[in-house]
Amino acid sequence: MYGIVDCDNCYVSCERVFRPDLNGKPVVVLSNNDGCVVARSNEAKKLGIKAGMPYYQLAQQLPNEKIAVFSSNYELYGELTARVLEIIRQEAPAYFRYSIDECFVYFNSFDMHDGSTGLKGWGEQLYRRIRKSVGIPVSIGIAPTKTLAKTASHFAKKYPGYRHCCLIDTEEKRRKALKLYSIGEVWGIGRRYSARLEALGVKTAYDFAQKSESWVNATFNNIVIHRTWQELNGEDCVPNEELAKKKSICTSRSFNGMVTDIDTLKTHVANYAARCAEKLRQQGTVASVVAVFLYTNTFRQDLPQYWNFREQRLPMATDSTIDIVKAASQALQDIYIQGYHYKKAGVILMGIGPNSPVQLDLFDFNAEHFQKMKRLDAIIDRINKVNGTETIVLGSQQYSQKDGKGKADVFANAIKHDFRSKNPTTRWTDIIHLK
DNA sequence: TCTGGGGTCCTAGGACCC
DNA sequence: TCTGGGGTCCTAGGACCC
Repeated sequence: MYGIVDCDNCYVSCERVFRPDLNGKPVVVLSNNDGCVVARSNEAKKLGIKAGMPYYQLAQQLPNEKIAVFSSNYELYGELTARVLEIIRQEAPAYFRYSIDECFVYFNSFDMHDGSTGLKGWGEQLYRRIRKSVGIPVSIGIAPTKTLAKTASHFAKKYPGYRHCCLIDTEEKRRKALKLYSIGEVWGIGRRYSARLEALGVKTAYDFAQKSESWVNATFNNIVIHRTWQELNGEDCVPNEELAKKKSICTSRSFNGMVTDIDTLKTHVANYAARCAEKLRQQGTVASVVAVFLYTNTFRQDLPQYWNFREQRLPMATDSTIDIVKAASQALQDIYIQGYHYKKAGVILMGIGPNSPVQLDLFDFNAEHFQKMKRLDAIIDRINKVNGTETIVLGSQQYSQKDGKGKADVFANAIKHDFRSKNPTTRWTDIIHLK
């Protein structure tokens, strides 16, 4: 069984911890530069304030409403959600943080010794503890699959009768819940897919779950949708990803106002690059590509528009701030054109892989010995020693090539396969680069 | 006048290799 | 002159999530 613990209107709830007088009143939290609404209290939702709505429109449309408005304060939200997470860690057998405000919990058979009903009590108790010690309300859904758990948490949020925890543990409850759940609300079914499904007469999650497997495959030929269909039917198939490291890291901002000169842009981009490098080091990885993008204000159709994106391959995968900033600066220089009014820029790190001593050892070793193909055995020994393996996989190729070039290929393949099996996120190009 | 900031996965098609 | 079959990697684009 899976549980999902979800902070209600997370950012608003965080602000209310220090402003209890705002309970029961409409509250919104804004994005960077106070641009858009990113969080709404239930009262604000009832006023018709949409997620992502530009703040100036809100002010125009509801001039007479008293709405508490906050600029976002990510340090505060990070701090409070960390406290929520700490309580989950104490109470749950195993967990995985899915986002800043959501956390999956895994239950094994031991935790179910007094039946699934025990899980309902567990959830209610967890709610009370978090509410009391952190001050943030959460909703908890528990079910045999993650998608059904998300469904359950929706009902926990919607109906006070569930006392913040909804359990889907029987076929009857599953059917009942899915019939009341519209297709567009299902986890994994977004705007596009729900529009297509509705056009085909599929209005609820139940309608979708009832379709045959062949219908799903013939209609979408899409593995993600197929998985969602399976999950709604109680088959657990969304993988658990507790140890996931980021495969790309991005820092970007819209400017407050517009920027025309490259020096100001360079300052911004250098800051974003430095921030990216920080995130990279925090997760203990290195990047091999730095990319920069640049936009004019896309909302200002009266002004000339320009956008561009440039990748800069690093000579060697690194987590060094100075190298990453330099590369980003170069990329920016390549795409900057004088005369435009720029509104947004960002830095993306790609080709991210583990910062393992294996890579460095291979690099050093190759530099010295790679030309001497007679040393193949020694090289293999070395790889085995470093990796703690008995043998290395040589791929499908045989030692049939006569000349040194052939052996070099075999060797390169051996390294590639070995690397790949140990470091699934490493890209072929990174490995070739090491050679 | 004012319009956010992160991520993930999958697929198709082209370039290239043997 | 005839022109197969198997495979990898990369990119762009499209969908989704919070």
